[in-house]
Amino acid sequence: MAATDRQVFFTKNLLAWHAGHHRPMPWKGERNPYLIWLSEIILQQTRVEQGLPYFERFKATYPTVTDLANAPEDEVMKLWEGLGYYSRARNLHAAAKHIAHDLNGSFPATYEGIRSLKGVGDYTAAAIASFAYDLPHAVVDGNVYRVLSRYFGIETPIDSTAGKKEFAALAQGLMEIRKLGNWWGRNFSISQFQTKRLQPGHNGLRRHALYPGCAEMWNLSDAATLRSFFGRKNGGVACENEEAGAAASVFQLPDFQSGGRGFH
DNA sequence: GTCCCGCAGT
DNA sequence: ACTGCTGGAC
Repeated sequence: MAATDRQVFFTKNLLAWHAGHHRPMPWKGERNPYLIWLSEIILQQTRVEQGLPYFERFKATYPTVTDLANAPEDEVMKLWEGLGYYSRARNLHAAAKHIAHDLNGSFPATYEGIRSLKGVGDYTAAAIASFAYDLPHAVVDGNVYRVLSRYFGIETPIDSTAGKKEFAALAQGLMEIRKLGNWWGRNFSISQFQTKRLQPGHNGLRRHALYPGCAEMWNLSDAATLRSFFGRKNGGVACENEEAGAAASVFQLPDFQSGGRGFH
């Protein structure tokens, strides 16, 4: 399926935006699949501010997947205390033991292998596959739903099977637009973009509130409509005073070579 | 009190 | 296809 101009435009501008908006996080640029897995499990259903100290503690206490596998269950649960959704911790520990005992301590390096781990669903498998191994799997989480529904004007409810399919297909299509960057760079960008620009507290996901002016953004040469999505304070969407630089750079964005290591 | 939105169990 | 899971922000 060929990408539309709008899809190419979106991808280019997203990457340009991300290049100018680094949000430093301990796992950004991380290539260790164990640490990526750990951070993704902690971040399921959990905000970065809440999960960050837990990630640091787990990383310090269990530097490798074998360390985690060898830890007693009650110690792992104790370290998880306060994060909620305790089945995540039980699955994390069970999967660590599986990797240590059945896979010689080496983390699975294929999407299917990662996806088969306890507690790892489509989203987490795609995140680990692309961030650790640069495999072309699109991450489709709540952040991605929010960004795509607004930019592409999709109103299909994401809590329906049809909606999940539609968003997954669109996200994967965006991944496959070539020569615009690498897979994990693109995945990272879209998630970060939401974090900065479209916060759930301002536009409820269930309501599928489209970004104001979304319908008018089909004019791809209009810098003002571009800014309305990628920068300007508008319609209750949380923004900071950083739109000028981002908006100025988007039209000069060169195509990146795929397979590179941009966007740290 | 409502909302959050990834995964697993059913 | 539908539901429960935790704690925290609002």
